[in-house]
Amino acid sequence: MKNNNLHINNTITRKKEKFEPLNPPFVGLYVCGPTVYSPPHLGNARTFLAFDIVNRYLRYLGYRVRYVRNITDVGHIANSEGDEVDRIGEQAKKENLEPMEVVQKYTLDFHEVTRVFNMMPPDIEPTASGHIIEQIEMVERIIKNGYGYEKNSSVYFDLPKFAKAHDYGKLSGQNIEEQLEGHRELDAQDEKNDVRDFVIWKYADKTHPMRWNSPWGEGVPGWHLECSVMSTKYLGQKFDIHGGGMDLKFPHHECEIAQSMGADGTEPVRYWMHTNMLTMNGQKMSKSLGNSILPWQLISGEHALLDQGYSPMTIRFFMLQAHYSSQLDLSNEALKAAEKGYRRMMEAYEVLQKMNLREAAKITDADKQVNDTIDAVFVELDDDFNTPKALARLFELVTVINSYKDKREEYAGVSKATMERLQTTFKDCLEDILGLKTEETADDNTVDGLMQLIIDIRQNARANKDWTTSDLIRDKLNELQLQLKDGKEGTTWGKV
RNA sequence: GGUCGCGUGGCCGAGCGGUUAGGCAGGGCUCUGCAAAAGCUCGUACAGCGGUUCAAAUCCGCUCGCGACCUCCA
Repeated sequence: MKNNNLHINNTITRKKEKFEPLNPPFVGLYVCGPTVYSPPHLGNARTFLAFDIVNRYLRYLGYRVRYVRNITDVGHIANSEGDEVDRIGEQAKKENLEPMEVVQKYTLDFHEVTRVFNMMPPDIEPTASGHIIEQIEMVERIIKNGYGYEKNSSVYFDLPKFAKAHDYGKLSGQNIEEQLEGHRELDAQDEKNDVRDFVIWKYADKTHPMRWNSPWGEGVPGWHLECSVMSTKYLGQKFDIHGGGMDLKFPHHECEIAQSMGADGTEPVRYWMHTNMLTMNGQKMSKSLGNSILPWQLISGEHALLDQGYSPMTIRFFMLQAHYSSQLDLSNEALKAAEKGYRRMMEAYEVLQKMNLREAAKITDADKQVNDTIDAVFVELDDDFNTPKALARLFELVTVINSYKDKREEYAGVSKATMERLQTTFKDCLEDILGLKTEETADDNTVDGLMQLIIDIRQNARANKDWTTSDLIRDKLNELQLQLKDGKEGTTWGKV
């Protein structure tokens, strides 16, 4: 286990706190997964990317992480008119499919997106429909403790009663009286005792294709319940980190806390983490607003607002250049800048790995500077996973690497050990922690060999001062988006 | 109406009381057959108005603008 000085911005205390796991070296990490009724959009990707970094960095530090991320494949939810809607059932009707076909289709889609963006899969990916029994049991415990009541075969959580005995609203800063103002007009048809009560088991009649037997009749579990059940089932009644998008803070996460307290008397989560929204033209990107860009659209560039496509790693890099807790706005200019920056970073990484290291003639201050900058990279990561700052430090090292490329005889006073550390740091940070991988076609041996041949031919022409031939080769390759780079040590190539 | 957050140089984006963030774009120089790449170098920004402080982008107050949540959403 590496020395740990990791600090996390805990959104429930609103403070940056030192991360102390409950049972080191084990860490429990739960993240609210997608509802699989439509293709995942980029906003989803940003959140799951943020927690991919959390997962990866914790592992890098030596923790044994159990990462649980659910799939919401069932659950009653309400729409803006207050009507009850089963999103998956609704989509199934639209596509003329079985609900479980919809679930399967979009689960596969979601997995494909996480794979393309190089996210590590969770250790457990439980589905809500696979935990109906546990959800029923939790509802029973809530009822037994007096915080749930049945009405017309549905069960509701008695929020006013709960709030009297507990500190409700801590996470979102909502208080229960103010919430009442939010929904002033009490719907006469509402069967709840109080508008603020939320459903934990919802009656479903024969018209609903997905429903289960329960002590209260046929129905489906409430949306908030699944996360409470699955997180505590696999991570314990109290666990380390719970994450999700900011938009889930209220009511979803607040309800989770209430449910766990109501059922088991335990506050379930020690560190809450919330990611900020990805915006498009300053507006939150969301399924319901209809302004979302799908990952494949951004990759292919097929979208009215895009000039071109961007590679998955460019997109990943772009997102990592902003802190997860800040809003990030998507634009062509910003993506293009990220594309170039990403390439600069990865090319330096390649140069570094290919260096033949030898001891410098004389060790100078530069050696200490390089070591200090390497240390700084991890200081930034320890500071609430500050990837933009960590990348800034790495870019400082990129300049160092590139300058050695020019005068590589002596690495300007840096010891061999430090150079090896630099190599390890880049590998650990770029590949393992930030999850960036090279996209060059260089891994194709045939292409590599052909390119080397072409470079050799051009080198001959250049030696003979046959500039026409050498420039022709260069320009034609350029047209194929391949760029030659003449350096002191010979010519290398890369994609434009 | 309530809760929370944000406004940084041409663009993106860190920063949380005193230090060059970083990337992209732009100017100059070096290297180079030319170009590209790379290196060096330049620009000196913090919405506005007040206040606290030896010192404020950073703390406090007000004003303006923007966003999120309060209803499904990552």
